[in-house]
Amino acid sequence: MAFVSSPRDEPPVPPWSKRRPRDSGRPRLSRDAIVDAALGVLDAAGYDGLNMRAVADALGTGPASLYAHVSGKEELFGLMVDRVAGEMVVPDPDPERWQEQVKDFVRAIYRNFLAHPGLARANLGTIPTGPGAVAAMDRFLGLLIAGGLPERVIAYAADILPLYATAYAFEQSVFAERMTEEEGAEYVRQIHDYFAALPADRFPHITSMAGALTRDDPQPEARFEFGLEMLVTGLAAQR
Amino acid sequence: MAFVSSPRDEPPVPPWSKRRPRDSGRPRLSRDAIVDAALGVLDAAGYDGLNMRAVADALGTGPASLYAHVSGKEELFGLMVDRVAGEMVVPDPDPERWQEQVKDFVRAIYRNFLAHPGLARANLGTIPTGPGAVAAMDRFLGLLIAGGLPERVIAYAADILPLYATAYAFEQSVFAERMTEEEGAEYVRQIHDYFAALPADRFPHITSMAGALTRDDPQPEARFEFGLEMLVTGLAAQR
DNA sequence: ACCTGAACACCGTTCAAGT
DNA sequence: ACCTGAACACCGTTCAAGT
Repeated sequence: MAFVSSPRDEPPVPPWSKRRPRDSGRPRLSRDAIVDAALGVLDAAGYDGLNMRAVADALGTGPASLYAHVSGKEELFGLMVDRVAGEMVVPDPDPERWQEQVKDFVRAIYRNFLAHPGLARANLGTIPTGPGAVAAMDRFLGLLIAGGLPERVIAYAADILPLYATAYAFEQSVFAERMTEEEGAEYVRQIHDYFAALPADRFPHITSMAGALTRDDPQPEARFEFGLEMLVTGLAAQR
Repeated sequence: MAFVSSPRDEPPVPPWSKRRPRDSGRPRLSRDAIVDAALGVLDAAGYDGLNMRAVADALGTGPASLYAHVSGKEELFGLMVDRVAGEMVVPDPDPERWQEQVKDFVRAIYRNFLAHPGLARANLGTIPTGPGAVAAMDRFLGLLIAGGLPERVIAYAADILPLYATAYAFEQSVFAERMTEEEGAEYVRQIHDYFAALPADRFPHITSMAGALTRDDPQPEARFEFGLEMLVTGLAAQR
């Protein structure tokens, strides 16, 4: 694979040229390539495994080379978030189904962040202004407008709903990084036993509800759906 | 202050004893003292300033000494969260006012975490099992039970509502660490101008709503209240 | 302009040695 | 049992030097 067409469709480099890439077809460093590599490292090694050295390694270079394209780790995280946001597909608004469409959008955020563990952390505490995020946000606003909500309510909801999905995904990511699914189930079982064994006179509710409090933890989707239902119900009440 | 009564009310150490504290009255190291110092460092230097060396420094010792009492930074964070949780005051349930009482509890979580920037991060992704958190949770469950909600709904709500407060506080903390209030206002103003200047044909909603989307950011409390209202309205609909 | 090797600064944690 | 100095491992970032 010595000759790959470059992203800009330049003519292929003839073999006698001195300007051939020094490594076998490896693309030159670029912001996009760095973001690609970083997402790959994140998916493979998790949040704790994502560092500038690992990203540089995946690109066959040293960490210092990244700083010619990216100001630092924080900017890199921002670019990764925007890449993922840009991949979101938001349907055209259907006023009849606005609540379901809004829910689908929030679910998509949740799933996107779950797919890249730890990335949710980078989305908390930033106002996304990249092209991908802006495009997704604009179409999300379209869904809320189709719901006939007042402008002030839309502005709040456009902030709160993604925050919910991000926070929930972040919490799940933390668990997933710390333990496997089986270990998680065992952990929840231990919590259940601990709750149930607490002195019932001092903690009457936790002890009596130990089962309900820990039952659904292996299936976090149901709890996510419940919270989403709470939010959208509360939103619809504002019409 | 050479003679302070020890936590266990041991008799004072006579001045001719060789077992007097080597430093002027400084208490011996303990988990509680370490948690105290860590909260002090956190409040003064923020999340980025909180490290084992700084905590040890505040106690007049070296970082290695902490590991005799605390297994590591993660456990220390857990202890700090539990300390703060234990300081929460939850009223006796009043079925007539259950919605307002639930809101007050969520507000208290939010404020507690705002008071200790970065601590919210430690609460995301853990099931709190310390004495302080368990006590607060039990009394919170009491408020939800007084609301006449089904057990399954209570179990979900007891997880979702604190998650909301924690996530919101975390987001605010990230901003607060990154910039002062004035810088934040200026930042939001720039975002407003950026949104308003986007091409209106491709981003019709963001451009037309630029004002509403950025108006309230200097006053995050209103948005927090709005999200809380959404959640509790959705919760009450489950009765 | 882009890339690189080497180094700096910082920090969580360990360990052998002290009392 | 508790504490400590010193060191190790790791990682974000910088910088002077290369092409």
